[in-house]
Order: sequence, then structure tokens, then C-alpha cells
Amino acid sequence: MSRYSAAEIEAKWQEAWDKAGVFRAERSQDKPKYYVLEMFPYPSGRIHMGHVRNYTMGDVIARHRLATGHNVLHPMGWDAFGMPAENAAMASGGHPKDWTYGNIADMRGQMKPLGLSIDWSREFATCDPEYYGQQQALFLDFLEKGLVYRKNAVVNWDPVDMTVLANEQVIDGKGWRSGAEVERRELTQWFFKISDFSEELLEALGGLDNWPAKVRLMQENWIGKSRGLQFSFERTDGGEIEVYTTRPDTLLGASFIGISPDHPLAKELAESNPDVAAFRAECSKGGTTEEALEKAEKLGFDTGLTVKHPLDPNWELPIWIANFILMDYGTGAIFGCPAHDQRDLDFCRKYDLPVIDTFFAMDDQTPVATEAFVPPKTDKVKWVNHFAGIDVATGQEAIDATIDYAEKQGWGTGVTKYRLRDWGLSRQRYWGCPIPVVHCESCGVVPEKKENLPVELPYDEDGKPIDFATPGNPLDRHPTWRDCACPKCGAPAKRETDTMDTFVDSSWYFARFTAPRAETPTNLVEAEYWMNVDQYIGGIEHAILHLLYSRFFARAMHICGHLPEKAIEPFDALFTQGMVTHAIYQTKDDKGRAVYHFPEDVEEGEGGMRLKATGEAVEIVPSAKMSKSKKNVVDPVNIIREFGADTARWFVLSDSPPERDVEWTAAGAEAAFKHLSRVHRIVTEIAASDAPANAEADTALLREMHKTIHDVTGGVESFGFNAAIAKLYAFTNTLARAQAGAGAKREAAVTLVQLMSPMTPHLSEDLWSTLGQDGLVATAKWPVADPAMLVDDTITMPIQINGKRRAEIEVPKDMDKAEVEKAALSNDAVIRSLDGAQPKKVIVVPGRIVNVVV
RNA sequence: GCGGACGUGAUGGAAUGGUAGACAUAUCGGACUUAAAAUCCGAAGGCCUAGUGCCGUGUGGGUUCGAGUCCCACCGUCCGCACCA
Repeated sequence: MSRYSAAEIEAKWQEAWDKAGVFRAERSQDKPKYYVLEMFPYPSGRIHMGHVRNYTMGDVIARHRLATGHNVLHPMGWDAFGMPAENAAMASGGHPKDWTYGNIADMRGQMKPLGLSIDWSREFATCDPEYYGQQQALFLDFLEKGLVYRKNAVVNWDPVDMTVLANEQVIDGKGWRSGAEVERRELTQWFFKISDFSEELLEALGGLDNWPAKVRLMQENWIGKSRGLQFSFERTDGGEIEVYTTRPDTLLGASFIGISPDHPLAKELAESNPDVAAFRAECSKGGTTEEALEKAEKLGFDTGLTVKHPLDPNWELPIWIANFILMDYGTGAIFGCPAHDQRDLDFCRKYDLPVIDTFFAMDDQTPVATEAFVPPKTDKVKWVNHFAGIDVATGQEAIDATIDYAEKQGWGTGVTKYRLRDWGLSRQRYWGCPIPVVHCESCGVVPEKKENLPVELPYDEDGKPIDFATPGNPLDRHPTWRDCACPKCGAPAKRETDTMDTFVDSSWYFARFTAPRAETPTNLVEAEYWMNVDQYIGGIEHAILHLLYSRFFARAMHICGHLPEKAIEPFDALFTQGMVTHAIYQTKDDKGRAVYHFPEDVEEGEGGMRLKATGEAVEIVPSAKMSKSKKNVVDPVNIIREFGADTARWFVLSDSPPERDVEWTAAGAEAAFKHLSRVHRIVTEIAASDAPANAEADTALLREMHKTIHDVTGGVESFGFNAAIAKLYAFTNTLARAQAGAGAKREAAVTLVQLMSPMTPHLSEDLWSTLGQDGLVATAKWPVADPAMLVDDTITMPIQINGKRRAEIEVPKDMDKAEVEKAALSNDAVIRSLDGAQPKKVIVVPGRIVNVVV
């Protein structure tokens, strides 16, 4: 096979782009701007196929926009703070900073050969003091505007290592290093007031037309707006307990009051009652994730206290402390209605509490036993007793009616609540952006002065290396960094040693890219010009947190004057791409445990895949997300070395729709390379051809060319990359077989090369030059399809009889409905099935189909 | 547990509610070659009674002239759950 030399071509054209500065983005009023952004990478040290896929998609968009006359901004940076750097320092010595910058250099070196159309002059890492110093300035502005505050919150506490653990470091309720049972512990921490924006963030989702519906829905559910009833139960021993419920219509089925173990009453009782204290301690075991809390066994403790039912003062309900009630949501207290809520029912059965199922009536009502009764959405439920007046109502109407009822009687209020909690940003870790405040004994919490920013992370401890091996935050024990003067009174004070959540770093980097060297967080002129991000691309795993935090940050930055109002929704269009997967190759060791093998250590052998080294048969486990632990990874660097970047780019786009996972296969990569080689050969031959014109074949080829322009352009513009590539395969076949003359073939080849250029920019550039075209294909004007060439003169229409395809007819493209119907009815198959009778109905969809109903 | 998505040949997948399986992989056959590789040409969802026949897009129902596509229920797989990035 004539193998084209990817390595040679790719280096050559990357240099040419560089020299011409084609990807340098500068403000210009001549062209419409277009900002393409892919979620920036964490510098783990190696790029992986997921990066290749993500950045190739963005690159296709960026290059297409460049060719359609846009002023394109396509930047790249590094999400560089985070735990892995500290873990690396802990495991093998070294410094997180050196590790991170070393990784960035490595990854930049691996990424550049991909030939991405990136303006590298805008590159930054979030761990650059120039970046995080501006982030500290943002923090101070937020503080001034009341967008940040301090409160207590629970963290995972490892009682052996005496340190806070990330959720990821809690495995089955135990610390990852110590193996000790994790406890929940309260700490005072900094919070962003994102909950102030709940309604706005929810409301504005409606305007995000170019976001996937599923992401909007997930954010909507995450914000979790609900309307419910808030009221107080009077305690029989005095005092009251305030509850919030979204199901006030079930109040007559209440059989207990449940309060959170963190509820003030529970805490108060614990002080005098050791059993309550013990129960609270029991509840504090395990991690803090909602998943862990929800899945934990439901535990209850009877306080012995009671309350009066608001609708019947003689009706007393017991107060229980229950581990499944969150202090963070509502009032931290609920009433339990076992007849209507499965969790409450399970709880009541476990602790032998009454189940009341006589306050509603259904036609076919059966007593509640082990399954709670959830009224079907469409069915009418009849409420009885006090709510009898509400009468027949569907779910939401009943809820609204009972809220009205309570408000009229004056014992409750309709309240709107949100599930969204404030965003805790404090992290008890070294490798993050220091929170720029100082704790002073006399002045309290004092913001650092802006002129003292950045509050820079200390690299060492006064000349000695920082000890990262000891668990906990080294900043806490740093001898001099921690001690400072109070910015207000000058007295000795202590710096805040918590650093910021890395989500903060990634919540505004898109804005910083518009003016990466500005002396303030942003430059309003640049932000006004470049914002918003026209197309944002990244993984679905960021559907909620990163995107919601960024939306909040954009609003907060606008309030502080760092972004124009139009940028409060920073991402005009969002696309969430799927993962790159690979089959897992495994054998078993002598204890029957799985042993994983890298794809390059396995080869096709007798009866299946075998280990290259030993010839041992290998079991193939179906495709899963590429991960080092399963060794089912393919290093893009090796693929680029073997086939070139264009092959890698072509393959990750070709085999699956971009929102879905794509399985990397050696055969697929090989096939992609073969195809690119074929295009190289075909086009090179055409460039040298002088075949005479052939009117009929020329027209047929050019028609196909215009259809291809139309379909590929549509595919590129709507993230139908795989379909666009399929069309390019088909057109390549057409071109290879066409009997057309050299002129038409050259025109078609130029177009093919150009349509391929966003995906395979180097090969296209090379063939563009082979075909004698001027300039760079990267900056050449994108071809436009001629509408007149898109429609054939005659079309084939299938004829259905009763919805089943039975025949087809050839008709002129413009034939009107009546004539098509006539033609269809004179078709043999139709005449046969009509058997002399009149059709009941004939449906003609012009240009599509005819359906005869007999 | 809660929230969200996905499910089509051997495989990846295509299909504004309108001819299901485009395009590609793997497979098989042919051409070229001393041979192989490469390349080119072609076949191919399943079933049978071989008819322009029947069945067929996870399962079961529904809406429609017409459903892979819309609705309901179920099964399976995957993602997120607030300190992983």
C-alpha cells in the first residue's frame, strides 16, 4: 500500500500555520467573532484518547468557523490545582508544583502534534500566581458584595490520620489510607451564596436553547424548586418544632415527627441524655455523600417527647430522631406519613409505629401493607376527614388546596424552597488557591489587602522542603507562612490556611481566556467582545456542578463589574461528548483474581486473543471507559507515531455519534489510516490526470459533490461528525469510480479535501497544495452547495399499501400530489390489492412516500 | 436510595413520524500476483413454502394512514449525587 508519510506532512503544515499565525485571535470588527472552548484538561501527565476526542471536536468547529469567515478564539489552558499533585508528592516525594508544571510541559508536548487550531499565546494554568491572584481578587470582591460567608458544615473526618477526606478518599465508609471508619465532623468553612440565585439559575435555564435538554433537566432537578407547607407542631412539654413538607395533603396520615440528628433539639437532648448522644454518634459514622446517607440503614431513636397534631389537639405524635433526615434541607424536621411514603413506611414497620391509611378513599382501595400508596397522577383521590371539603383532587391540586386550607386557618404558610445548597469552597489542602483572609484576635476575619495579592503558596518552609508525607494540610503547620500581620490593625495574626475548591478555578477560566494577561480578573473591553463562549464542549459528568457553578460565577462577576451583563449565561451552546472506551483484556492469577493486560501486550492468536509474551489465552471483557487500573488504554502518542494525528482525529470522530461513547479498536484505527492513504492516492492521481471531459459523468459527479457539501456542512454544524464522515467516505467512493473528466474530478477533489480539512487538517493542507490551490486550506473559504444541484430530476417514491411497502414508482421531482396519486393508483401492485374497489384513503407525502389505505 | 440518559445485523452505527440497516469494520467470493501483502470488483439481517413472501430496531401495551423515532409500563446497561477532576 502506498502509505503517505503522516509524520512528515504533519510537522510541515503545523509549522506553516504557526508561521502564518492563522490561529492567533485578536479583536476585530471586520468579522463576526466565534469563541470555541473545550473543557480544559487536568495535567495528569499524559493526554488520553478522551482528550483527543474532546479537542478534535472543538477543533472541527473552530476550523469550520474560521473557513466561514469568523474571527475565532480557541484557547487552551490547564486546570492545575487538585489532589493528585499532593498524592504524588505524598507517594513519591517531590513537590506538587514541580510535578504539575512538569506534567503541563509533557502534555503540551503531546497535544501540539494533534495540530489543533489553538491560540497558544493565551495559555495559562490555574496554579499560576498570576491566575490565582486574580481569583483571590474575585473572592475579595465577592466578600464585599456579601456573596461569600462562613458557617459550619460537615466534612469526612479520618480519626486515625486526623485529617479531612474528600468523598473520593472514603471507600465503603473507611479512610483510604488508614482504613479507619470515617466520621462526620463539623468545621467552620467558607461558602458562596449560590442559593441566593436559585430562582434565577432555574428561570434562565429556559433560555438555554442550545444546551442539551437532559443537562437543563438535570440542573432543574438539582436546584429542586418545591412549594410546600411550613408550620409548627406544638410540643406537649412546651416549645415547638417547625417542619416543612411538600406533601401537606398527607398530614392526616402523620404518625411521627422525625428530626435530623443535627437538629438543635437533638443536640440539646444529647447534652443531658447519654443515649441520645450515643445515637447521634452512631449517626455520624460514615461518609457525607448523599448517596451514603440515603443508602444507610434507617435508624431511629424515640425521644419520648410528643407534639400535638395541628388539626386535632387531642392527637399526639411522638418525636423521633432519624438518620435519614437532612439538616440541610427544609427545617431539618418532618412529619412521617407511612401510608404515602415508602421510606416512612419502612421506618414505621421497623419501629412499630402506626400506619394510618383511612384519610383518603379510592374506588379499589386496599389497606397499606408493605408498599406505600402513591396516587397515580391521573387518578382522582378523595380525601376525607378534615380535608373532606377539598374533595376530589389530583395530586398537585390537593397539595395546593391543603396549603390554602392551612393558611386560611392561620397555622401554616405556603413556602417555596430549593434543594440547592450553598457551595462550600474551603479545602483543608495545600495545592489550591489560598483563601486571602487573615484571622486576627481583635479584628476577627480580615480580608487581605488587594495590593498584597497574590497570597502566594509557599514553595518551602524557610529553605527546608515541605513535608507532604504527613497527613493533613502542610499550610497549617508552616512555621512562617501562617503567621502574619493583621491587614487592619497590624497586630500578629494568622493566615487562613484553607485553600479553595478546584471548582472555583474552573468557574471563570473561560472569562480569563478573553484577556489572559490582564492586571484585573478580566478586561471589560475584551470580555465584551469575546464573550460568550459560542460553543462549549465537554463531558456529561460536568452536567451539574461545573456548569452550575460557572453560571453562578458569571452572575457574581457581573455584580462585581468583571463581566458585562450579556455574559451572565456564559455558554451560549453546550455539547456533551461521550467517552472513549476499549475492551479489557484479562487473565486470572492462581487465586482466580483478574489480571489486566495492555492492548499492546496482546495479539490475535489461535482461537482468539493471546498474550504476546506467553501465548496464554486472554479473556475479552466488553468495552469500558479507558482507565489505567484496567489497563484498557491506548496512548495517543503511540497512535500518532504509528499513523499520524489525522488518523487519530478521523477515527475518534468517525465511528460513533459524538454524544455517545466510542470504542477504540486497533482495526478501526488501521481502517481510518487506510482510508486517508486512499484519499491521498486518489487525489494525487487526479492532480496529475488530463482525462477529457465527459458531460454526463461530469454533471453526475458535480451533483454528488454539491450534495456532499450540503450534508457535510450540515453534519459539522450540528455535531453530526460521524454522519458527515460517512458522507465523505461515500463521496470518496463516487470520486474514485467516476468516469468524469479531469476538470470535474479536480473540482470534486478540491472540494473533498476542503470538506475533510476540519477533521484531517494536515492531509488536506498537503493535498490542497498538490492540487495547486493558493494559500492555506485552513483559511480558504468554505464551499457552498448550489441548491439547484441538490435535487435529481426524477425521484423514486415507495408505495405503501396499508403502511407496508409494496412497490415503487419513478416520478419527476416536481410532479404534483394529484398526479402522483394517479400514478400510484395505476401501479400493478396497487391495482391487484384494490381488486376493483376504491381506496379508503391515499396519503401522498411529496418527494417521500405514497400510502394507499384499502 | 434519588436524578438523568441509552438499548437497531457478527461489530461501530445511519434513518426532519415516511423504502430500517447508509457508511465503516470483521467475514466470504472474484480480479491482479509465482506467492503473499497492498489494491480493485462483488456478496451479505433472519426464516421458509423462494413469493417483489413472512418476520425483524431490549420486552409488553398504546397513539397514527404509517413508529427505530411519540406516549405508558417493565427489563438491562451507563453517568451524576454537592470535598475526584
